[in-house]
Amino acid sequence: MQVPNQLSAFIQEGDKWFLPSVSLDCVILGFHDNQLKVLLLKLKHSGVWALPGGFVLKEEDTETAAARVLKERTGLQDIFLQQFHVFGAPNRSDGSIHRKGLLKSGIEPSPDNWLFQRFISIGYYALVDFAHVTPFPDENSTECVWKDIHEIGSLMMDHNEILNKALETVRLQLNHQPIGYNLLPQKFTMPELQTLYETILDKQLDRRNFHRKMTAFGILKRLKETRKGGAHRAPFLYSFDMRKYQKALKQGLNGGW
Amino acid sequence: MQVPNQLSAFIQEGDKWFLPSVSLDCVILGFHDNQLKVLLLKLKHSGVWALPGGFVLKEEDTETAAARVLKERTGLQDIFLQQFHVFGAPNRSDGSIHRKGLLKSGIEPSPDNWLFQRFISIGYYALVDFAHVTPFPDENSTECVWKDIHEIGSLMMDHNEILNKALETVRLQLNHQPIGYNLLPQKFTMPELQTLYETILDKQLDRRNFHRKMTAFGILKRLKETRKGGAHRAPFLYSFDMRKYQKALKQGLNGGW
DNA sequence: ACAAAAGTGTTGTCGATACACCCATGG
DNA sequence: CCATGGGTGTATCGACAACACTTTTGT
Repeated sequence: MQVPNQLSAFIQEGDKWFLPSVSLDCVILGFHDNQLKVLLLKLKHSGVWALPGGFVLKEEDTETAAARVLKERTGLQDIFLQQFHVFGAPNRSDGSIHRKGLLKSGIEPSPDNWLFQRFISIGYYALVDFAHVTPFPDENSTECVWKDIHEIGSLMMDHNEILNKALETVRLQLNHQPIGYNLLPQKFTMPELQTLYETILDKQLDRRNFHRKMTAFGILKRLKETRKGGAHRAPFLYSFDMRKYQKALKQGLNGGW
Repeated sequence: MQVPNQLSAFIQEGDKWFLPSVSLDCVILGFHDNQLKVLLLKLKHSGVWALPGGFVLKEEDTETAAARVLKERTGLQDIFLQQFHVFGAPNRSDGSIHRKGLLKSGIEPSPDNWLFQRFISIGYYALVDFAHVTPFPDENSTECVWKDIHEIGSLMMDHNEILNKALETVRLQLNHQPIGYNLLPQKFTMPELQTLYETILDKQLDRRNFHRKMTAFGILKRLKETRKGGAHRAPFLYSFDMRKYQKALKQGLNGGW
């Protein structure tokens, strides 16, 4: 069975293709300009900002559904993607938001339309290499852009809560998941890695101790190249030694920063 | 609207009360005889062992639904309960199990009965004081008993996977959640606490270092009493200082054992 | 009295922190 | 040439692991 790419068909009879009651939202994180960023959509008509989300096809794995959403918004495949929480409050989804938007676009759905039902939402977070992403808005949004984590206003429904829970999860998993590997380009400098850690942990770290500790893990390979072009001394480039990284993560990168 | 306690009504028209596509399973953990135990149900007819589970009422929070299941099986309320993962594989729920059971009990549901649909399942784990639990089987099971974590055979559907994921989560959260507080009775001995840690971590710990480290956290109060009755020297009883415990957990009980 | 379990103390090692100096680069 | 940021070294302190002896209690 083929899913229609027509918006009206999706609205009128989405329940033919999608699992009822279940939705998902993706917190897509990137790192750029020494800032942690999240990908947001600006919804048509309401102008509200929201996390990219979607529904699960009737025969589709929830993980696959999240990967599908991620691909549609970023063009990326085979990305680090992880569920972190289910949001199951009975009043969290708000049909009236959809209703207003639909009315403004000239579609009048019946009151028992599937979109007005209650949805629980599975939260996924994705860690992507900022430089590889081309943000695409979906049919329901006018913009799809990166926003600095520190400059997020009020989001749709409970999406602020979802975002915060994602960030908290990333912080807790920093020593157990290859966070750095996924957020940074293949080659990066030690100060960049440090800033990433500082941003996620929301804490200043000592430059020298950070360097020593990181190298002590044995998960980095220092390259012969340096990053030219910046003012001042050119820093060395590094890349991750994935085999050792994975091995180290199994026990957790020790210590609590 | 009242939910029927008649099994047949539940089977025939459960979809009137419950959210479609969503189920939940509870990994209820207790500690007794220096063993970590999980509460399991033995299903009627099939005789298969399964985790206690249930469905979410149409206007019910998923957390509340899990608490309801927990109360029905154990009699306990206000218990530490936490979601840990969603199991969303399209083939994970297996209608044929329900079908066989129903047929054996003389009920012939229609092929499009709601129970035969696909369900994703939200996994919750609960930590309970073993001594306070009175296990109750549900209408669909003949037994509800504690099983040692190390003596679990093959469970229904993907319930082995769910249980393992729960145990893994408990291990990871040991330093961030009041695991000990919830699994032990109010008064406990240091060796009991240590055995609990050893069981969860599946690792032997040094008695003296454990004692020192635990007391260093400042989260324990040593009582004047000792546990009489056992052979050999009577150990002191302790209880948790919850205020300090909570405070300490916010930063994580440091160090990775 | 003896075995088995519980309480407590000491030491060496390693990792974490704090801190200072040298090097490279662009303006 | 100097301001700025990047690379590296050292001393101190505290945490943790390894280890031994004493105390209590039931048999």
